[in-house]
Order: sequence, then C-alpha cells, then structure tokens
Amino acid sequence: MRMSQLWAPTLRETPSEAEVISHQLMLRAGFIRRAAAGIYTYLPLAWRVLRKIEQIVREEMDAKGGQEMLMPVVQPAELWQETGRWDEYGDYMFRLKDRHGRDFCLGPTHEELITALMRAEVRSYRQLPLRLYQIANKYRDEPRPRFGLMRGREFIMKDLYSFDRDEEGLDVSYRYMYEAYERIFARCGLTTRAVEADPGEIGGTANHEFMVLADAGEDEVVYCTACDYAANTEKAESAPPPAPAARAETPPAEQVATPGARTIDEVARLLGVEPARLLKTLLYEADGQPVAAVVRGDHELNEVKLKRILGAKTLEMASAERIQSVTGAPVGFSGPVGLKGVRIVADPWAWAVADAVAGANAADAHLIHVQPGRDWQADDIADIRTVQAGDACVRCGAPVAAARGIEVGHVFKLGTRYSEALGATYLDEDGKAKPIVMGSYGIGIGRTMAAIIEQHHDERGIRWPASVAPYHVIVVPVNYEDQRQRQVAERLYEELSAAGVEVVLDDRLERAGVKFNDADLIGFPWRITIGPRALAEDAVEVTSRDGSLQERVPVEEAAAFVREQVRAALSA
RNA sequence: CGGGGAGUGGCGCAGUUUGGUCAGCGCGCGUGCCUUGGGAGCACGAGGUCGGCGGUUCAAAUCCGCUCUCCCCGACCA
Repeated sequence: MRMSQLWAPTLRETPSEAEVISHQLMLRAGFIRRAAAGIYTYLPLAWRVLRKIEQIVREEMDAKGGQEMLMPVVQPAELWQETGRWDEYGDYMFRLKDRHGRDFCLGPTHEELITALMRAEVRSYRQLPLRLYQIANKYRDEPRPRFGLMRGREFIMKDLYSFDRDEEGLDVSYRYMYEAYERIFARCGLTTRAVEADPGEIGGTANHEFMVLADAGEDEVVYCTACDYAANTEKAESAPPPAPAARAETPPAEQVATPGARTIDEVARLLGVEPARLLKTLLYEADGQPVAAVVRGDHELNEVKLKRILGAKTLEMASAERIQSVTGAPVGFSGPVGLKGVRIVADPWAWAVADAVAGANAADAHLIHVQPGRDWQADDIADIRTVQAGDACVRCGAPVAAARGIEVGHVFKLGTRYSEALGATYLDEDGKAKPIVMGSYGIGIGRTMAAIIEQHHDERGIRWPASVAPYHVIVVPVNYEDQRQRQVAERLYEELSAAGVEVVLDDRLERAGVKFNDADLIGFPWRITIGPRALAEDAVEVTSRDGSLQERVPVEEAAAFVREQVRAALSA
C-alpha cells in the first residue's frame, strides 16, 4: 500500500471528546470516527487490526473445537420473554417494531437465540458436546458510553456457547475456553490476569474475567502478592478478622455530644480515636425495605456483596428524608444501637470491634463504649466490605495488591438456566430428557484493540505488537523526489511485498518530519528510512517502533533482513 | 436517571459577563514559489444558517424560553 493512497486521516491535535489514551490515539492516527455516542466507524487501519484480532480468536476457538457461525442481529421479542429478560434488560436493550407492530430487539447477546436453536435441533446426547461461536456486532444501549471503543453501544464481540450433557462436560468446555483465552490475549501482546468475578444477573456457578491491567480500566481488581488468588474488587473476599482475644471489659455505653461531626474523619478527630474503632452505618433501601449496613470506620462497603446477601433486586442508598424517618436523626449520626424496624447487616470486622464508637441516632451525638452483642444485634454477619490493597489474602494471608483493569473477556458457566427456561433438552442414554448444560464465553474485539493500545503506546503514538499491527513495515524515503532514494524505496517496497510482508511505502511529497510523525503515530512496528546519510554507504536504516532495533543495513540485504525480523516476531 | 460542563469553518479554541467595526486566531485544506533527516517559510485563496426552534430588540454568537447533541462524575457490562 502506498501512503498516498491509504486512507488514514491523521490529526495533529487531539479531539476534545477523547479522554483516554487509546481513544485519543485511535482518533488521531485515523483509525476510527464517531457516528453517534458509543457508535463508531472503523476506518481501514482499524479494520485491519480488528480482522487480525478476530483471526487470532478464530484460530484459538477452532483449536478447541469451536465452530463459527453467524446469528441475526435482529431478534424476536418472544424468546426474550420466555427467559424473562425482555423485561429485565429494560432500557439497556435497543428495541424496534416491524411494520406489523411485532416487537424485536437488536441483540445485546445471543443466549436466547442459540438456546432456542438447540431446543429445535438437538435431540440426543450423541449430538453433544457442541461449541458454537460467532464474531458479530452486539447492541447495548449503555447509559453512559465511554472511552471510545472501550464501552460502546455497538461493539464487536466474539461469543461462544458450549452445550454439554453434564457438569463434567461443562468443566471441560470451560477449561478449554479458559486456556484459549490465555493464548489469545498473549498472542495479542496483552498482559492479562484472570480474576474471579461477580456473576451478576446472568447467574451461573463459576466465572472469570480476563483483565488487562491498565490505568484506564473501569474495574478494580485485587490480586495476591504471594499466591494466585485474584478477583474483581466487587467480588473479592476479605480474610476474616482474627479471633478476638479474651474480651476486655467494656464500660457501659455512653452518649457524647459530637456537634456537626458527620463523617468518620470528623468524629475520629473530635473524639481522638482511630477510624478503625468507629462503626460506619449506611442506610439502604433494598427492594423498598430499609436496611442498615455496618462496616468498620476505615472500611468501604461493597454494594455488590450486600445486594447478593440480601437477595435484593434493587439496592440504593436511602434518601436523607428516609434516614431521618428510620433513625430519627439526620444523615451522619446513624448507628446500629437501638435501630428498630431495620434489617441490620454487619461486616465481621465491624462486629469484631469490642469498644466502638457509633452514631447515636440522635442529632449531634455519638455513642462510645459500644459493644457488639451487648448493645446491638445484627440480623446477618456477613462479608460486605470492599477489599483494600494491603489486606490479607483470603487464601494464603499474604497482602493483596490492587490495580485497575479492562475486562476484555469473560467466561461463564451458565448451567441450565437458559436451557430450562427455553426447554432445550436432550435424550440421555437412560432415555430421560435432560436440560443441556451450557457455558458462555465472550471477548470484546474492539475493546481488545483499545486495551492493546493502552498497554502499547508512548508519547509519539501507538506501538503495535507485530501480531496485530495494521501493517508490519513502513518504508520512508526522506525525500521522495530524490531519484536515488525513490529508486531504493520502490525496490524495497516491491521486494518486501513479494516476500509477503505487509508494507506501506510513504510516497508522499511531505517533509521527513511529517512522515516520521505519522509513522510513529500509526505505530508501524518497523520503519525503513532511506536518506542521504546511509545511502552514501549504499545502506538504509532499519528501526523498530519499540526502540529495540536500530541498524544500518546494506540496500541489497535490507528486504531479507526486515522480512526475517517480521517472521521472527510473528512466530514468537 | 441524578449531578457538572460544552456546542462558533475539518480539528483545537477566543469572543458571550457589558447586545451595535466580532465573524476572529492557530492548525489543517487549495494554488504558486521555495524547501526536504522529526509536523519548514512566503504569497494568494476557499471554507462558518455561531447546534436547532421560538421570543425580546431598531439591532442577537451575545439577553429570555423550549429543544437536540456531545463530554465529564455516580448505579451496569465484552
């Protein structure tokens, strides 16, 4: 490809809409353009990268017995009504009606459709297992599209569904996918970490998220510094508090005035005690019912955990009015002592504070010398706090670390939730109809591209790993109008093309600086520079974008040399 | 949805407080000359219903009302 022909509209300035580096660079390097919020056109360079990622995904899916297919984007409402997700999805789903007024949606995922397919087609255990996948657009009307391709409303996803006879079969499919994912992301040049995750609404027994560690990540993960425990913070477990020593005598609880002190910090400072001695009491409404969650003053409540423990469909913080009516005190003075008509959930660490300070449920007052069991009771004592860096690992006790992550893949054991809802059964050897045991495995293709950029860039632009680079090499004659330079450039371009190397010739009549900057911005892994300095010795300069290579190579050997570099990198 | 911010040539922005020589700057774009090792220089030039609708006024980018879109912070997910 000649640069004069390649449509890569690079921008000198960063469009103001872009917040994270991958989004900025994709815009600036001429990879994508926005069509609407969260909806993008992939320009030629991006499409080449996406196709390469897809190809890696295909190869690894096929290697694990996956078979590619393609399902419709437009899906009938009936299937979604059968599983109840037509209502559950709410505004999240793009909906439309056909000319007859029948309801459809743009598929946000394909469990319903493919399970209905299995229901219609699979009769016998002899037809199982099946692992079917597609790479297709998904549609989710995100409340807040963000960060370019990181969170779009239309996005490309690989989704594979496994269908097995039983749990053992599912275990095999799951392990296959897990292994395939590790290979896929490694081949894309990504450093990922598989973490345990909250299954959310989809349900199921086990699931892992594949996280790319990057500052731009929307998730937080914690991982053990010693063992291999790693989990999404929303699900990560805390090690329980050490068993209390012989319980010291706590003086009787006593109310003290704390005028205006509402926050943990304010109360701690006013009373001269550590935040860890305080009880933080947060009031929520779970499915409309008031709930008090008690965590230690220096801990954070984890709403996902609380929601799961309560088994609630909705969970939101109570309004100031609600708090006033439930506790009899304004916001900032709630405490578990004497709370009536409220379900109290206490974190074990809060429950373990023997001589605590808590809100008095009265304006401008707190209680000191509060003792669990004596002064207050909990309806549930359960892990509801957010793990923090430095906490003891739940598995081995070593300190855990925290990092931000981008979720690029998610593997789920679904079990029989969908097959039962939709009646997808097979006849087993014993002649009995049994629900198919399912798994679901997604990879965000566009998000993977964004994540690669997050992990591979510098101040000049993108630094594509060779495996997914839109092109491998750019040939840059410093001055294309110079006869000699032009001849050498054209020759190398042809030799490399003939050798199967994906090469771009920058034949534009631009100044060298412009060409170098575009090359760095777009991120070609290798550059061959043809200029008077090296040419005086019948040589050209070969450099790699990551800075690891910088060599003067004779013109005669240049094509072979670069071809070998590319070959070696691709087979690595 | 709640809270904040922004819509002015392709991109980045000024101008809005205090209506009236405010349709302006930089980059980009076109033509010519010149130049060619890290986004050169000179000259000429094209390009904007100031997001939209409606009001106030002699006069609106500027004031008022409505509306659309986008971005950022909180609850979801590949």
